[in-house]
Amino acid sequence: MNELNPHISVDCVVFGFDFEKLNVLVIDRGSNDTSRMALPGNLIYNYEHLDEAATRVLEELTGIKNIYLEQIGAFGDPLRAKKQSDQEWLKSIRSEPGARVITVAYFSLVKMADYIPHASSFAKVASWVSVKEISLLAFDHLEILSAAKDTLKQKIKIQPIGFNLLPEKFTLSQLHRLYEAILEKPLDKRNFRRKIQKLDIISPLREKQSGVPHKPSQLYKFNKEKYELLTKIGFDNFGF
Amino acid sequence: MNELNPHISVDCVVFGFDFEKLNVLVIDRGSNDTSRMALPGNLIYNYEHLDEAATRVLEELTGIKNIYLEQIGAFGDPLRAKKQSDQEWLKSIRSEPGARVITVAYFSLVKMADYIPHASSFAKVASWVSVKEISLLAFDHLEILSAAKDTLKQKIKIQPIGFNLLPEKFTLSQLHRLYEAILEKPLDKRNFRRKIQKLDIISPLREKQSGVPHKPSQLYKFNKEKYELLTKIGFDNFGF
DNA sequence: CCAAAAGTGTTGAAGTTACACCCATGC
DNA sequence: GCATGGGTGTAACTTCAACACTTTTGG
Repeated sequence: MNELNPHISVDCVVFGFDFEKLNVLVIDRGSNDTSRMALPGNLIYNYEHLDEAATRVLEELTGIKNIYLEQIGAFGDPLRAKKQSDQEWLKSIRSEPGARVITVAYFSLVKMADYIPHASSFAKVASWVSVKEISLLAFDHLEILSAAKDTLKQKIKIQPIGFNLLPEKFTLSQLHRLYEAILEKPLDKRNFRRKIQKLDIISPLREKQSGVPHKPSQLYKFNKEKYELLTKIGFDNFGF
Repeated sequence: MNELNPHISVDCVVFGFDFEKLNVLVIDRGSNDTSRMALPGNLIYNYEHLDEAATRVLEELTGIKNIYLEQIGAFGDPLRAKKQSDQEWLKSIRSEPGARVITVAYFSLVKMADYIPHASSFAKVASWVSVKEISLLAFDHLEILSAAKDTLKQKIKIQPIGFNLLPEKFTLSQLHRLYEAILEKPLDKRNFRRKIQKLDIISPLREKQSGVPHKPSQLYKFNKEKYELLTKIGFDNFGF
């Protein structure tokens, strides 16, 4: 029988980029205390792989298939649901609310435009919140978010995963702002462009921005072959 | 009550360096089929933190406290114990041998000289085996070992954790061979020495090797303050 | 014509790689 | 005195950081 396993859950940190700042998808548990937000997550099924469970949770939530997903690690204090509000919530959704639960955290990168909000089995409302504005979350989700940010910062330096956050066509400035948002520090425009171009993972399109009140910028797509090569082998250092 | 949690285990990849090659501590399950070796690991207690469980398992096995330990991630196919020999073993040691188990893997670095083999609750015999000689392990332990090696390769480039594998006093050649063993590639002797010295994490002692049939080499200790600083903040790249 | 963002090169400093010989010891 | 590993410097090259002005568009 494929039943929910009450001891193991997955939680997902879904990042999205709105061309200005980094956002995270959080679900709202309805009441309006300060820790009402949580990361999307759920128990796994007994015969489900961990990665499959995370994929399923994300697909239920966002409707997106083939989402970029990577495990961060396992979390789970014996006392992770010590807050009153967390315990009450668990009682309302779980058959064994008192069980010790280990959660396996994932981080995920999506193109914000792909996400169409809709209800899911574990969330009535999900919404994008700026990473910088989050100072409190349910359970140990703030710790998980923090680990996800660190992982993202590290990985962006050695793999071109940032492209998962951008639409098919994008400008170098957008990519630039993306890196600044993730690394939380300014990067020199000219040096950034030079480095990216040398990696040879993007190709200019025969197309420019239009309708902008300034010089229209060149649009690029990324170069799938090179991208996949670098995603596999990584590169030693982006040099940032 | 603090009972074993039959759903969650920890497994540890314990690396040791014998001045020539990298070794891993494996336990022998006694029978002599080809997959008889396993990584040390055990179920966690219900009220135990994951990190504490790993620390406990390692202390039971090696008697070493304050061991360097870091989580790799969670593993656990629904079918991870599909081999006949694994199932039989589980029946002999677990109260719920059929349960779905998620294991949280850790990697650990120890000074080989510190390890005094002795029996533990989950292993009659533990022994060091060269990493390169391992081609088969119980359950999904080969996959875990492989993840541990990758993690170690990455981390050694940005944190000076290698010192956990060496005795208090060591020579630059030993450190050099350690890096080569971990990275599995030759490193230029002079360039290696220059880089390490520039990091300023080691200090020469007023002492040299003796009894060696060649020029005795300078002994070093590592510089704890600088080491701890770099362990925290990391460095962008060792340049290897 | 003004505001706004796009796009572009150079220079000095630092870091990287590759490479070969002498040194101190035990036997 | 010989075998063994220890220890050292330099030159060519590449990479990096810092920095300011011109261009194109919409309004």
